[in-house]
Amino acid sequence: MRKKKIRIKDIAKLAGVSTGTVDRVLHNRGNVSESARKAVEKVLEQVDYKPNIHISGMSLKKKYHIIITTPTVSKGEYWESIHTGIQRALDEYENINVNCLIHTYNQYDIYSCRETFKEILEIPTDALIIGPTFKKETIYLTSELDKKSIPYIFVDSMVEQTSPLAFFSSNHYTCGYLMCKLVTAIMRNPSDIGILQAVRIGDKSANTTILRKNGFDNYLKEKKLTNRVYRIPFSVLEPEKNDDLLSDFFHKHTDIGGIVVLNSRGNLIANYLAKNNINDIKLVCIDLTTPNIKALKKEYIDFLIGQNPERQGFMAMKTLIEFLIYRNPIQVENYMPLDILTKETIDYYQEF
Amino acid sequence: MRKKKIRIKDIAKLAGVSTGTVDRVLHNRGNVSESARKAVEKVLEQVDYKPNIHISGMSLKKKYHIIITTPTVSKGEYWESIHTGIQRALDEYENINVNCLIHTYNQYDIYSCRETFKEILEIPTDALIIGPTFKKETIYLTSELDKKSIPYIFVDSMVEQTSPLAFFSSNHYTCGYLMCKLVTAIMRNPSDIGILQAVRIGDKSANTTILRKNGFDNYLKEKKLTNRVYRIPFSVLEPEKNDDLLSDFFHKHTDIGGIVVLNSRGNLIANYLAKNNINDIKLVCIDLTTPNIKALKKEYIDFLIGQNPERQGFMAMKTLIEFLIYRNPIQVENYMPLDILTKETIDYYQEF
DNA sequence: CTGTTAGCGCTTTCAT
DNA sequence: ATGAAAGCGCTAACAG
Repeated sequence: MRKKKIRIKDIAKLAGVSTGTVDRVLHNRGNVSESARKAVEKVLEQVDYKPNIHISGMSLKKKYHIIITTPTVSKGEYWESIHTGIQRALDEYENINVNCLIHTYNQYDIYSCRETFKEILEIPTDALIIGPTFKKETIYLTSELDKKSIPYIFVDSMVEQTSPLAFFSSNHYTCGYLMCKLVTAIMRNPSDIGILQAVRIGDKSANTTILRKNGFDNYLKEKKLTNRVYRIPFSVLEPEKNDDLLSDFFHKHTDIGGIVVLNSRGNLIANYLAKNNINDIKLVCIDLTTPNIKALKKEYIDFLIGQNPERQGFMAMKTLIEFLIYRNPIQVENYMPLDILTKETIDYYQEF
Repeated sequence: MRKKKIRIKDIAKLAGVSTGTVDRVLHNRGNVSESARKAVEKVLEQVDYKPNIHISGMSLKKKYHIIITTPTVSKGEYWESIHTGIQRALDEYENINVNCLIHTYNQYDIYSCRETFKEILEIPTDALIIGPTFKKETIYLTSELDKKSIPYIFVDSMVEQTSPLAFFSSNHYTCGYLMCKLVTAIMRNPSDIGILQAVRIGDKSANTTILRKNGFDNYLKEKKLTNRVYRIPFSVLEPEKNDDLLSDFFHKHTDIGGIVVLNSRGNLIANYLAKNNINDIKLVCIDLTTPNIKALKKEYIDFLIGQNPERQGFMAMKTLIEFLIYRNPIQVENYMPLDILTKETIDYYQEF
């Protein structure tokens, strides 16, 4: 038999004050005498009080304003899942009155990012959820927020030289390391490896694919593997050129046994292999976008890595809400699970 | 801007009745005139009313009794996770007054199972969560429950010829299929495969490892793979004999390239390989038991499959509670995700 | 059969 | 600065 739940009323009685005073202490609302505060805090140390957030929400009048800024959302892609997760948290905490403003920017256009961040800084808000892309711009944004003591949480990745409440992301280094392990485990050996990594023009700073590439390289090094690695040319901005680029690549390199795609566009390679009836090249990709899932189901992709974007968004919003209401301490580093999906498991997959 | 949440009070006003009557209709409590019921039901069709279970729970006086019966729980093993998941659901729904009785049986002793099920049938209860092992006994138990109209939910596996409210389990066939795919993808080829599958003495009926074996066999067949498969002798009841049995096996079969363990005792093989410095045999196992996780981290196990037992337990209890309170329709078939874990991903793994 | 009312744990408001 | 009381959405108990 576990002991009876303790309520505010119980604390009030134990401390010899009223429930109103306990509430004021719990939420640091002020207007409490030194002596009353001490009495309550003493009781709080002794009992295990856990407020019920759903009941709190029921009587909470305050409206919280939260700004969400991420790269533009496309249907069936990575960032959409992050937003879905955020929405799920809002649904779960339906009793809490939160107003969300969503401000997205073009992740391939640094000016769009600057513009958006500038706008955001004009808007009064209680907190932010940030999906960062450009390092310098993000550091600028957060330094301004720090000045105003506005809390923020990162999703997708952490940015150095910032001090977020928390971040929820996968470990990109480990992810690249894993992808290399998987492709080398299943491809015929010895043979060459193709790697696809889009480099953001005009932004050489560390981003997620660079971290993944580090992991990839280190796996080869650690295991003393001598496969040659060739970078696959590829253009995000002029997609119509990609077919020719790929064609060129495969004519130049005839002993490719496996390919790793370090960004979410794995389906481009999958489509090429499918169209050209290439069956002896193993393919490991990342992110459960609609086209990637389709390619996985047809087994053009052998392993697909999931970063749990929905969970990232969910946890970010949940953490934020709980912080805003109770100001409880928060763990800063939060790495999400890396899911390995295959044709067999994808149908049963569900982030929650 | 999403539209305002609808409350019982709103429904009452729209239907021209009191909140009490709406509540009576919603919960089928009777004592409602035909006309009042119709009026309320008409409104319910038009609006999207979603009760808040946490608030419901707050005023609910009824105490629900739920019996949980599973194989005996050992620390760090599969069934413990199922119980952990059940407990998590109870924590999340802390406002609901549920009383759990746990009755476990020895999964290797059919008499223990019979005894336990007999006891259970004497106890009045609102519902059960059943982790089945012996087919006939389970069918007997559930047929008695059916007579009394007591609802039950399965975890771990479904039993044919029963009519549960729902079941939460992995797809064991797919699981075996996947394990075969993984081991053949990473082992040197051609070579032989060792397979470990404990057969329960005196119980030849379909159980989870048999389903997995079917999946395993079918993968080989579908892919027209000609690896020879040898069954590894192994004793659950006399574990001290296993070392000799394994030693025998590996002396008899010198070209084993991969091993699949269809039950949760993969660590036994892992330990043997470790102790004898065997590094060229790939190992694919199931269940995130403490020893299996340890073996995975040391890379004696190459792939470990997770069946999400915690989620199974959580979903079972959550579903049951919601059913008991709202009698809402429930999806019967619920296959949990099959997680593929490696040394790299295990540290980030968390079922929730 | 039905409406009214009290009360669940919590926050807010309003006197004091 | 503090306690008392009202109210959030829901269910239970009661009076008619």
